Amino acid sequence: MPNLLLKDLPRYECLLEAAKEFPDLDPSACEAFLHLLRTGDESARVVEANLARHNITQGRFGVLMILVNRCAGDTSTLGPAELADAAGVSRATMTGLIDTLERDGLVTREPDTVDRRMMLVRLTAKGRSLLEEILPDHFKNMTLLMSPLSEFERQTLVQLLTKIQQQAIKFTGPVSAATAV
Amino acid sequence: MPNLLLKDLPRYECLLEAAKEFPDLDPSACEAFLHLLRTGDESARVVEANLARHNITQGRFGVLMILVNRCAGDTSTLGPAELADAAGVSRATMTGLIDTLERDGLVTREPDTVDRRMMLVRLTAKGRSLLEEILPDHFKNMTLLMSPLSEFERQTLVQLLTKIQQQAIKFTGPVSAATAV
DNA sequence: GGCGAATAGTTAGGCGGCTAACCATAAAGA
DNA sequence: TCTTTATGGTTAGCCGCCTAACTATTCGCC
Repeated sequence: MPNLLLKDLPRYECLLEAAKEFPDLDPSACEAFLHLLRTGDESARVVEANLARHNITQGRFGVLMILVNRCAGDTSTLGPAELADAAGVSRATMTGLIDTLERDGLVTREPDTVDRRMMLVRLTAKGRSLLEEILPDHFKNMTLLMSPLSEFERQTLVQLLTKIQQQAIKFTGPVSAATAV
Repeated sequence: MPNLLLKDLPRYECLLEAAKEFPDLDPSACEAFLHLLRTGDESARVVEANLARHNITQGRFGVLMILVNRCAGDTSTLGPAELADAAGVSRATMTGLIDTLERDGLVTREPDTVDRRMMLVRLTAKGRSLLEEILPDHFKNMTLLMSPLSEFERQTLVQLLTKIQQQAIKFTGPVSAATAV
């Protein structure tokens, strides 16, 4: 989510220097953190640049992917709330995404006749064919981006990231637990 | 930059399954990629949640950090263009960030008397003291977030990320090289 | 049966990304 | 010199993200 990141990450010596002034600064932690955000950001840009050629954004693409996965056969009902939840985004955001997708004819929105609060979002044929057009390139990009890493290195990376991820949950987790009370 | 990411990353078996349908899909590359974006995103959220308590965003914080680093002594001139460049953000975006920072009294904008196209952005005392207030917590957060990793693991992580990063440059690099011609 | 709580979706308003277009000024060159 | 080009900064408009407030509907319980 950063998108604003120092263009040139500080050199390690600078971090060591800064650590003298700030006792809370752990140079290796800081370095790892900055590299993580930076690399994540750059990687996102790579795939986004490609999605943009098909006139779609990461966010909208994500919605299409959820739809095509969840509504595998045909008429699996999916409302904005479920979509937002699956995408890890607020409902308001999902409303906006669906608006755009609907405008572009990639999904339809129809009211649920049973529960009249609900809307049913459905992938159109156009949406499905757009995905089929995008996916090969998309996968190729991911493959190419990760090509410098061996299988073993990829495993290692995922393991390390998972540890960080679990730690991150400890920050956000207690908050949502508190709201649940 | 993602912010919309599947909440639950696909399990590896699903990727293997999907790979049958899409020959371009490299399961381990895909898995590593998704974890990278996810973890980067979550990590960004962690520090952002903390910055938000001080009523500041990642982007604005970045600008302040650049200012305090670059204008170490006192009157190092820094214009929006240089700031945008250092932050890796467009000039238009930087204008917006400076607007907000100025409104909040954290920086000042004064015209350069020599080159009258230029503006000089300067950190105010308030901006400086805000940073001093924020930084200890900020550093603690990074330290805590990375605490599950040993020194060796952090090194490994940075190495792997650097490889990906260099690969990412190959995507975006040629483009900017082309525009430079 | 009816009232309050929960739930689905949208709207409003703010922020921060971006590109493209636009002025003002400075620099370079015929 | 004077025009062209480059450069610095802003503006306008789009998108996607958020929270908070709102409407409509359903559920649950008295």
